[in-house]
Amino acid sequence: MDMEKFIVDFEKQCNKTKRKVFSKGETITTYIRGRQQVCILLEGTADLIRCERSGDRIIVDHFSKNDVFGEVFYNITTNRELFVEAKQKCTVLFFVYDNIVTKCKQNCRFHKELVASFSELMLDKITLQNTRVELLSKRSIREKLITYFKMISSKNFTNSFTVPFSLTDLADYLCVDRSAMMRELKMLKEEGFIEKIGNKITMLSQ
Amino acid sequence: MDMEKFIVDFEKQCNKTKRKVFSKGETITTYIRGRQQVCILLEGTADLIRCERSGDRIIVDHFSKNDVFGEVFYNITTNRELFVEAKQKCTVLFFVYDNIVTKCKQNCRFHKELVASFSELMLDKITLQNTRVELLSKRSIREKLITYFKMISSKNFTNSFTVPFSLTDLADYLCVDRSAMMRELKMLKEEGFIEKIGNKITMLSQ
DNA sequence: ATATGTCTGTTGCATTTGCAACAAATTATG
DNA sequence: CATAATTTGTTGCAAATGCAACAGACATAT
Repeated sequence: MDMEKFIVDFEKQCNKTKRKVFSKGETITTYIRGRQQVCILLEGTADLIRCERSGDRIIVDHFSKNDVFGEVFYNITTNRELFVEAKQKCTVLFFVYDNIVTKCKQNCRFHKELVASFSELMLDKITLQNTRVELLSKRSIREKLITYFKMISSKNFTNSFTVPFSLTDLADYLCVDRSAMMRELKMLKEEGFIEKIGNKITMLSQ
Repeated sequence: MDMEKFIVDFEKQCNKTKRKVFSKGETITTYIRGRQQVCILLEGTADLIRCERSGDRIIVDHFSKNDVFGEVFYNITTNRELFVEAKQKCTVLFFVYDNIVTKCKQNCRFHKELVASFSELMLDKITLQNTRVELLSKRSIREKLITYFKMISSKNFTNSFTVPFSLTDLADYLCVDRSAMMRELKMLKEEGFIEKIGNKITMLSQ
């Protein structure tokens, strides 16, 4: 699908969209029950974060160009528990889910395409989410790390890559304790599974 | 959305669907790279299972009436690593993802509805998957159990419920060791957080 | 009714993980 | 450039988890 074209068309046709730019560290949106907002990330990277009462901070999702997020994808129970934070300068398109579904009852060509494109977006999202579940289903930090590294390296077609998180954030993404993760990284290095210079990892010994 | 109507219509209109009945324990499908099969569970319950080389068995997903599954939702790397197993007698509708997207280029009313209905299905799926991620993101067995119990009880509007898994399967669903989970259940009981008779749980002390 | 298999429940022990605290390195910021 | 803030890297120790092994309960099949 041509996401680029879809988004441009969408913005042109639908006067109910809003476009906004955020700088690093800003909160792009907090999730609010009943609002049904949909956001498309046009530029930059951002994280969906949940802060637990326990103090744990979970990176629930990591978004880059063309990713969709917003309340439609969640059962929101508590307002403002979930929020999206810009990791770099971000451009975001906001609209309401209703615009997609409701208007489609009219028979215009545009909205037919819109629904189809949105389906594709969602399919991608489900696929991504499933790899996330796979990651979290691993029972040890070591397995999580190895699985995660394999995912990146197969996506990038190379055994050397830079982790797209800080290591602190990676721990939150894998839902493990940072120092325990560092320890495991050290052991993986010592045992010759990986090379590591800062956030740059090379996988050895397939 | 009226899923019932959607499915009946779909089956009537599209001669490329197949309907099949499975009995308890049978394998409904294994995931095969490139096939793009979509399945809708019309009746019964089934689990999506991954068997790891480590011997761990993960219940990746748990399906009931009207749930969708199939290769479209996954990045399949290894054939037959993922498979869906009937937990009770199941009726399943099979079709190919192509039928949805491709035919939509014709302007028939039916396919427009089909795409819209499918979007709704996917949205539900994403929402469910996100609660699954929330569950797996919890760092201790205790938190996973409590979160899971809260999810069930809020879904059922009651503090007493029967876990829809065997306890063995629940451990696989929460991705933890069974005996460790049993130990934690025992402690939760002793500390007065829950009552427990077999698979029947009552949550005390909100 | 008996045997077979699966599920529940339990426990001791080894391993893994989280926690806390700190130093060094790196990155932002006035 | 200097200072503050964040991130990386490390470690000892306590707590949580996984592993293994077993007994009893329950269900299913012969």
